[in-house]
Amino acid sequence: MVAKRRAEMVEETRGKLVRAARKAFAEKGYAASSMDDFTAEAGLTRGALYHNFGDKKGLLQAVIDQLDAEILVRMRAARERAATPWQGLLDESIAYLEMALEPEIQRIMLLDGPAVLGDPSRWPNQSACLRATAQTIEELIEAGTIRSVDAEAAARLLNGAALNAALWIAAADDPPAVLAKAVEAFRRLAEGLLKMEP
Amino acid sequence: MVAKRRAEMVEETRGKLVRAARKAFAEKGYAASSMDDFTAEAGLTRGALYHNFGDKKGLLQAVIDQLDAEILVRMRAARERAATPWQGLLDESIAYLEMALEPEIQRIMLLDGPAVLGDPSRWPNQSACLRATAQTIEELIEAGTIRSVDAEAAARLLNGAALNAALWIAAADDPPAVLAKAVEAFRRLAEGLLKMEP
DNA sequence: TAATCCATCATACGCTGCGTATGTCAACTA
DNA sequence: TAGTTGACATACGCAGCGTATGATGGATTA
Repeated sequence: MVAKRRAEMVEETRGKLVRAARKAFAEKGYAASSMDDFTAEAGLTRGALYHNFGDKKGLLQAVIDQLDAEILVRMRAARERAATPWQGLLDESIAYLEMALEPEIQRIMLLDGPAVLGDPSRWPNQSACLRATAQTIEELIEAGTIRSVDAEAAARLLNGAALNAALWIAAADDPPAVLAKAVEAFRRLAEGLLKMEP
Repeated sequence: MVAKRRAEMVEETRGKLVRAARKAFAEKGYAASSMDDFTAEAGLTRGALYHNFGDKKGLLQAVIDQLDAEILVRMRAARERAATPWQGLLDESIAYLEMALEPEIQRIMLLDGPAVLGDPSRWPNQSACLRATAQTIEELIEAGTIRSVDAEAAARLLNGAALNAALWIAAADDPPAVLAKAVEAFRRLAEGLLKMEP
């Protein structure tokens, strides 16, 4: 544990801060998370935070980037498991919906994120999972599966629907039952994009 | 201006506070709005705020209730102007989308509201405009216009789609063009609920 | 109508938490 | 190895929230 390289130490510090912040933001929300508290929990002080991330918002951005990358991986996996490209779009969206049920993602990315940093489409990485959905839609248009629409618009709408459904489900008294209803309704809506009724 | 009734004075005070807070929240956001500042702008102090609304969140709730009521009126008007019930659902949703473009509504109801108070479906009034959409959908199911789905789920999805589209449009470089794309894509999605293709 | 009460708001205080300025030490460089 | 710089800690000031307390003018009762 001695004689570490500079770059390694920095990376370790940043990792500690991101982990501690992610935990605090998820549990207590962004506004209620004291920088002194969670930096101390990481064995550091606010000095390290300001040096590495500029300010509290910068750290939130870093946490969101990490979450976004994880979501992207899981969406891609869901899509690639599907039998058909069309089913891939559905599965990808449903995977997004289910992830949005996790308190960590919901609190940080869906509630505090937009309030503190503004619209996700304006975030530095432009919310990678949004672009992924848009690309999937474009491929379905090329393949002639769905009617010609603006892919970005459709992606935004589908993501928005899933996002909002997740908030609803998470706050419901019987989440599993409500999830089933939401998935069914979502499928109906998405079928509006198809060229012909199934 | 003399010898006012007690109830009148209270109502006047509450009105002043709500107006001042609504203005401040819309312009600077909830977190950045100083209670000392906007109460002073209303010719009052924080004492009046705590007495009438309990705390800062209570005042936000009051502001949101007011906005929600206004939105409900405008959605209903749009629906009643439509030629058919189906077109009513579309117009009502599009009206919602266009209202969500207004910075005041977007900032307070769509960004800060959920972050501070949690999911809208859990708000005291349960977000009247959401229930309105659900009722419209139920009527369309009864009339046989659309397929049988869970009305609440469909309403949540449609509202969520519109909401998210609004955030996207407002942050876009060319809002009018993006609005047109969003409306078209929204119509396609909603048609997924219909019994048969048009 | 006079005395009293109580709702309504203002004032004063302490505390928490953020941001910046400054200090310190280890790691790199020549 | 002396000097330099990057990485973080420490210290200070200030804004903003919440509560406890104080003041005032309608409302109530006799």
